[in-house]
Amino acid sequence: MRGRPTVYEDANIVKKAQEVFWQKGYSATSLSDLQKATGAGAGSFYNTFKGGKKEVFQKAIEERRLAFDTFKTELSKSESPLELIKDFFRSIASSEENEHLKGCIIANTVVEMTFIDENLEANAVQILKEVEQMFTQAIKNEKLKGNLKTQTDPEILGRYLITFWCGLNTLRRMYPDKNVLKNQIEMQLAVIS
Amino acid sequence: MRGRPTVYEDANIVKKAQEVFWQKGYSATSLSDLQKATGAGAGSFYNTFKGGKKEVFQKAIEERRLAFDTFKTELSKSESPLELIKDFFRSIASSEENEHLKGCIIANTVVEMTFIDENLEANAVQILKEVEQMFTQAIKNEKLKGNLKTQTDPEILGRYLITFWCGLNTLRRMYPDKNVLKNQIEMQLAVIS
DNA sequence: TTATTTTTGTAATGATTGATACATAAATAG
DNA sequence: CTATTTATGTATCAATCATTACAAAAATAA
Repeated sequence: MRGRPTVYEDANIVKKAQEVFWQKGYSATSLSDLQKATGAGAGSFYNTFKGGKKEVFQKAIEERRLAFDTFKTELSKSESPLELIKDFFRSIASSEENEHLKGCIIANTVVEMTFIDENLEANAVQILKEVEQMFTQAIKNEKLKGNLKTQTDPEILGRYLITFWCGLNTLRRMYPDKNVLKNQIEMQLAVIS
Repeated sequence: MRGRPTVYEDANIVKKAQEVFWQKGYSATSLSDLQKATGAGAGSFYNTFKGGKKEVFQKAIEERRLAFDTFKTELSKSESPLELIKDFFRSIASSEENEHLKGCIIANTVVEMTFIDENLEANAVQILKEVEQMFTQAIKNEKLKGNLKTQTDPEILGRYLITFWCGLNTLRRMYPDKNVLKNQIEMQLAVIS
């Protein structure tokens, strides 16, 4: 193939841009921030992403969706899917401080973009609903196997978990503390049993 | 008192600015947005608030803190404080769509400002902790009166409620729907009994 | 080699940002 | 009345915003 070789690959730019967006959100992240973080100048940046800042943000969100999809696949292979979900929540407690403060980029986007960008907002909401659906399905399956004592509708329990997820991502900014979070997570997961 | 009479009063500017900040957040709200919303030009605006945009935002947050304080006072006078808290959550379900989408300005601020402005962030976290403390205290009192079956530590239950509050304010953006929210709220409140 | 293609780096674009300068309006005090 | 004071409206500021223009760099194809 002809042409000057690519130094700043798409995937690498998205990865580094994601970190900045995750911390600062969409509006507060400037092109200058992204150029510093990725190393790419304006030339490379707009050559790679004709859609500019917004396209990179969408790609960063999309990458996060893929991470959730990976988990979904693991879940479908798991022998104890509900334990896998619970362990996912439990693992949050022992994150590093910076991870606590960052929260969830999808939940952050829902909060930030509601009155700013309809598409970005709707997309983030959609992803949260997919995660919720994943929770709900796992709970349904477990219930069919007779592994659940609770009589609560799996749909309600799925929404309970996505609500917890969003709440937890604010709680960990209030208390970026392993012990506090561990206690809260165990208490909330006890509802699903 | 001498001088041209004030047309744009402090309190009125803050009130109208709060609505914009609540919807769009701090970064995405421009001075131009605020001038349109309040009617005040740059002259009046900076004459009233020497600290500019940031000062108005702080005042808008402070006003919200006062609203929580008012609720706290009602709570201290109430004969069934826990029911008052529960009814507060229940009342959320029947908000108008716009209110659902706005969420909670304090929780929004925690999400938005973490890596943007240390002071605004810490202040918002502090307010959430005060609300949590209000929940915790009410639960403690109710427990002493023997009105609570659950053995769970009131401190954990207080944090459960503030976590729910933050999560609910994302859930209502996913489902700005009275019935969905009503079901979720009842399910989550059932834990406190 | 030369022509072609693609990426990169830099300079510049016009628009918008938050904030200031300042003259004028509109009141009261004396 | 005049002097003083305060609020307002407008023009303007420098800085930053996202984006574009474009020449040079660096590769391959012929």
